[in-house]
Amino acid sequence: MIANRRPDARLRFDPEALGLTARTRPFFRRGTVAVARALVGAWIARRWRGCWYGGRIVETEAYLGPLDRAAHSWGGRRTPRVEPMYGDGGLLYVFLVYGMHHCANVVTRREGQPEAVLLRAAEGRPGAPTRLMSGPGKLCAALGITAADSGIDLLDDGLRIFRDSGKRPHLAVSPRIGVDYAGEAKDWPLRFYDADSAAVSRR
DNA sequence: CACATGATCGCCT
DNA sequence: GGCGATCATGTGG
Repeated sequence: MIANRRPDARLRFDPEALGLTARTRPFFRRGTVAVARALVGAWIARRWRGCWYGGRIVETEAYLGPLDRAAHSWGGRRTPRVEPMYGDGGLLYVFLVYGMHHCANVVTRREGQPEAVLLRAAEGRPGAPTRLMSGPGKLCAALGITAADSGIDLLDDGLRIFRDSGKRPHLAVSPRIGVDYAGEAKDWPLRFYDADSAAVSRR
């Protein structure tokens, strides 16, 4: 179960009223780049005291495992912190950066294939502050996600990914943010975002 | 607008 | 012991 930390009240919404449907295991087990692209325009939502809170994802990054120097699982590194990345697709991997911010990732592929998608930004419904979730740390803070939630199952534990069959995002691609230390991997085009959204980070 | 800096701590070497 | 998948704030042009 997700830790009992309060999400921002301004992110409350009703997935059913929007016609959203929850994603299931096969979605997450696909290739990491495919999942990263498909997550732009999808919704991340958290259940808290019987209500749903969340927003539409507008920015993601793919992290490709042992061969990807920017990934925590680079070179096959396997420590307690990274363990959820080695689990089945659909798990959540959360870590603490810079001693104060959390980053949430959706684990992809299968057990033993440590790849994931970083959720970098989302936008709430009209009325919510535009930039409330315009960055990975801000997204976690707004939804009340912390490292205590690392390893939970997105199919099962009160945090979910929903498909939105509405308008498709205007997908754009770029290198990933903040991985200058990663050698040649720093230039790989693994960041995906909705070019029409005002909630994308680094604007 | 473009940098520059401080906060703060778990993780890995 | 060094540093990071960040963010807010401050400076100067």
